[in-house]
Amino acid sequence: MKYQEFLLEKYDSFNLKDIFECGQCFRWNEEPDESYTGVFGSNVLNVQKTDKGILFKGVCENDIINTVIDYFDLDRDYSEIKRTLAKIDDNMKESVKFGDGIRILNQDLWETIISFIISANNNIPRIKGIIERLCKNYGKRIEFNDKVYYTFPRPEDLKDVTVEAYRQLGLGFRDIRIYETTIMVLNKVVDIYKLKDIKDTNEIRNELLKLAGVGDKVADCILLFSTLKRFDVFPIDVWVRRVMNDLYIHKDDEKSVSKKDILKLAEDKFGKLSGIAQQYLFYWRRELG
DNA sequence: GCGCAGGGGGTCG
DNA sequence: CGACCCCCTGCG
Repeated sequence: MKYQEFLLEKYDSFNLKDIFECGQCFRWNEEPDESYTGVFGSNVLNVQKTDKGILFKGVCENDIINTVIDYFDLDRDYSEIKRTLAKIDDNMKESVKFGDGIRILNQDLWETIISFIISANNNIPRIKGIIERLCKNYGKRIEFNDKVYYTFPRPEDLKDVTVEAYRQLGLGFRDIRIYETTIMVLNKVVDIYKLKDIKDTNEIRNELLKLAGVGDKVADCILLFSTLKRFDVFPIDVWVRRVMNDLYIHKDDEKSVSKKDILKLAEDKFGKLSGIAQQYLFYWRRELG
């Protein structure tokens, strides 16, 4: 646990705003100097774009280089992915151009599960607020740059937390879901740490769906944004429904478009890259309103 | 400024 | 298909 730095000189597809504001994560915040600071695992990192490259600095549990390579998915060739997607049609060409610097982070599975349960019928400022309060109350304290940060609480840290305590934190009706899911994980009713070894994405999804507060959309977000890293999913929320209808389906009332039709379309067009295609489309549409 | 209505990355029964 | 909790935002 010590202060470390790492300068990434050569890179492609790496834009701070694209990565941290494309909707995959909730614990990265922009600083006045346009760098971003965030907590993941037991690490607090500040990431900054400089004329020499991307500079990572902060307190890191293990070697910062390996930590960054893993978390930021640096071994994956996003240029190749973008080329493939851009060839599909002009819409994809545009969306990929817009989200040029997106990378899908390797986020902790447990944290991703809880975060996206909290995201249900909620807005981003409030989601971030709830998560920060959760961390502040039950996470571990880390100091960096004269500021205090808190890790995301582990399942054991939440073992004795009551539904009422969650309600106090402002979780609303999600309190019981977090409570029950924590119990299920602790008791291994769903053994989340074995999910990575399951090959079939649908099989993992069915396991995740057993957790309280995890429905289709949340399950797909967990599959896509966590270390499970499944790109063959297509989370459908209001924005994705909107952009898919506007671009490809053209119904007067977007709400009348069935999930099934959207999934079929995504499967046909994007195949094994559906998840990442979704992310470019989502980000593009959301940023442009 | 302040009060208030409206809505939000869905899930569940 | 309607209820669900409540913070945030925007408008009056």
